Amino acid sequence: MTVSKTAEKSSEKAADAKGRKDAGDVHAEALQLGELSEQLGYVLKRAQLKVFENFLRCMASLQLTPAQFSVLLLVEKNPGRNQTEIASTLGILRPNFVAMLDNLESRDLCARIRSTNDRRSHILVLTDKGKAVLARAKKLVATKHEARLNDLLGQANREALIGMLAKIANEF
Amino acid sequence: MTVSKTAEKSSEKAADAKGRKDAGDVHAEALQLGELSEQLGYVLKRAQLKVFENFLRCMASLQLTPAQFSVLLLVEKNPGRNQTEIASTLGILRPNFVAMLDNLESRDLCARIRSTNDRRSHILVLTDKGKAVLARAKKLVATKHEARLNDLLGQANREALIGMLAKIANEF
DNA sequence: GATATTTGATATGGTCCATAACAATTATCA
DNA sequence: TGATAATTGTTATGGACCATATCAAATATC
Repeated sequence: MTVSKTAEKSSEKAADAKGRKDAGDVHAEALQLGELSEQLGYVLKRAQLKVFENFLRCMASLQLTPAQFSVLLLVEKNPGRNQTEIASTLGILRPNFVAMLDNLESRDLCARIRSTNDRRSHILVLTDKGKAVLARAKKLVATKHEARLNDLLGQANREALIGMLAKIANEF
Repeated sequence: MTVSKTAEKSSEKAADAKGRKDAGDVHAEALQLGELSEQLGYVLKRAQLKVFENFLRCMASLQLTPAQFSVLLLVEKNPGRNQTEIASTLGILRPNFVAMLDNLESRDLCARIRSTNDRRSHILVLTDKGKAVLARAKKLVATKHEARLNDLLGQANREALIGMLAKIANEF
């Protein structure tokens, strides 16, 4: 796996029509991936990196990471939940969720409200700005990001892919 | 996205048949994922984490990470290449590849050999032990890891999935 | 009311990823 | 040929993300 974002030097040793060394240096053309291209984990990781990379490009104007976008989506869909609930359903550990919320709150995208029922917990809600930004984000994702999948795979395959990935995420 | 490995507290507030507080605390049942479950990046990341997690379990006896496995596979398929070539085709940056090779070499799974053509570069090869370990790893992956995909999706879907992921990785 | 649990938070360490810089070696080319 | 540039492996370093332990405040439990 281990695919970084830079990468792809394409290693063109360019068989320059001139000097040869001694024989024994016959390759230097392109590496064979072999069984690697059939490895689930390898291809999954590479695809995930490419998708995140594209997501960040699409969201450059709104400065939202995939993680931040998922938080906004979940808070919008479940207003009034506390940090623990939102974080845990996203698989984020509470300690790591604090700085994330600090960021979103400092940008006035969401707000922590002390619960009156349980004064330990912070109820999370989107601010008006947060709702507006999320709305714009959704449009960007739909038109620039998810649409790209349709262009690449077609509608039916796109849905099949999402379904299979969800199945893996839930049942593997 | 942002799915950690622990996660899944499943937040069972367990509507315990006894005490109720004041009204106004009606929820606490289960959060709605909403559009999140249709987000490519989200489901991709969750699937990837589950797959890596399972990979590590399957490889526990051999102590191979997905990244290490991919290195061994690529070196076996392309013996005689140097560090830069192997690393770059895996998307690993050269500086980060050093410690990785130090590890594999210290376990006698692969070896660095000074090239006689270019005394700057280190040619990579698998040791006998490395070949043996890789052979065992392949079997484990095939029988315990990849086989699980067939059980879950079926042969045809599994191949379709790999194909689509590869397409995303290459053309997205 | 004493004890245990939960919530948000801090501190901290690990892993992975990315950049800059360096010595040794090789390529370039005036 | 010899000066300069480029490449290879390496080290050092910083950032992002992930995980654990711990804490004070508030609440639940008994």
